[in-house]
Amino acid sequence: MNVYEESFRYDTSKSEQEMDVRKGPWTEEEDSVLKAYVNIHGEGRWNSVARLSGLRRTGKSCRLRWLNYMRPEIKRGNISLEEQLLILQLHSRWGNRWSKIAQHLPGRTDNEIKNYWRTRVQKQAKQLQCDVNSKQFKDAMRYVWIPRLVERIRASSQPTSAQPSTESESVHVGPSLLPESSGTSSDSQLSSVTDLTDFYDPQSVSNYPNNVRNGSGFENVAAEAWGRSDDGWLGGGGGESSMETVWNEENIWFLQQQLRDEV
DNA sequence: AACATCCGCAACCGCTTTCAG
DNA sequence: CCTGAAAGCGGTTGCGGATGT
Repeated sequence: MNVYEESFRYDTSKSEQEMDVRKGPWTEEEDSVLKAYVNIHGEGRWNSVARLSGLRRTGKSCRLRWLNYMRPEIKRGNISLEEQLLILQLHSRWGNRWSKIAQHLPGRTDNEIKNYWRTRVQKQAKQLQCDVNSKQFKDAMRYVWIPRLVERIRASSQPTSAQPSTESESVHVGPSLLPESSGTSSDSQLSSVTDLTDFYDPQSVSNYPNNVRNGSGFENVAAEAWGRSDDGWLGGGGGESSMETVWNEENIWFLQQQLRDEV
């Protein structure tokens, strides 16, 4: 029996409640025990994992730790432009269905996306002084932020031919073509956030629907809030992206089809 | 330097859904 | 079908580091 198996002694005599369950941050030792156990026995049956591994944790806690932190494919750190775009668009489609959204962002967990949304997106809504679920905010996303993000992605993938799109508001990026390259290295993939002001181009407002363009001037409000922001949410980093995938028209067309097919 | 405040994120909680017996 | 256990999910909390005063 090796050192790991030694720690997996079966103990059926105590229930979770009786076992003085540990809470709070996981230690390195607990992580290694969990990792070793899952490597041997595989994922699933988390209550058994908790019981048999010797960890004084609940099954829920073990599952969460593994899924959100210890899985080998987990990506951590900055959310790339493409991922930001996907989050925005998928959220507009599905709402707070974090796990569903996460399925389309390989290596990202629902928890991470949820945290991202709460810390970044809701912050923007707050600066716009509107609710994150309000039509106002959704319009800002749809007609200002998403198109600009799409343009940014295009620009960074096609630096020599990047032109402001006149169709950007109609672009819907599907989940299935998420660039694998964005996850090849947790260090190299980057959100490359910059000042949000460079994300807003007043000229492109003319491309938005009249009700947005002429309504309450909301795009200006949105842009203003964007400009006020000091954390660079959704900023593009001026072409410093390490994105390797070509975000071309063909891909975007394909993504549109993917999304339509999913409805 | 010390304290206060803000922010991001890991982890927990409680509810819902799924599944096996 | 019914029921209980397990798994999954979304909301919330609280800690620790960063930043501001």
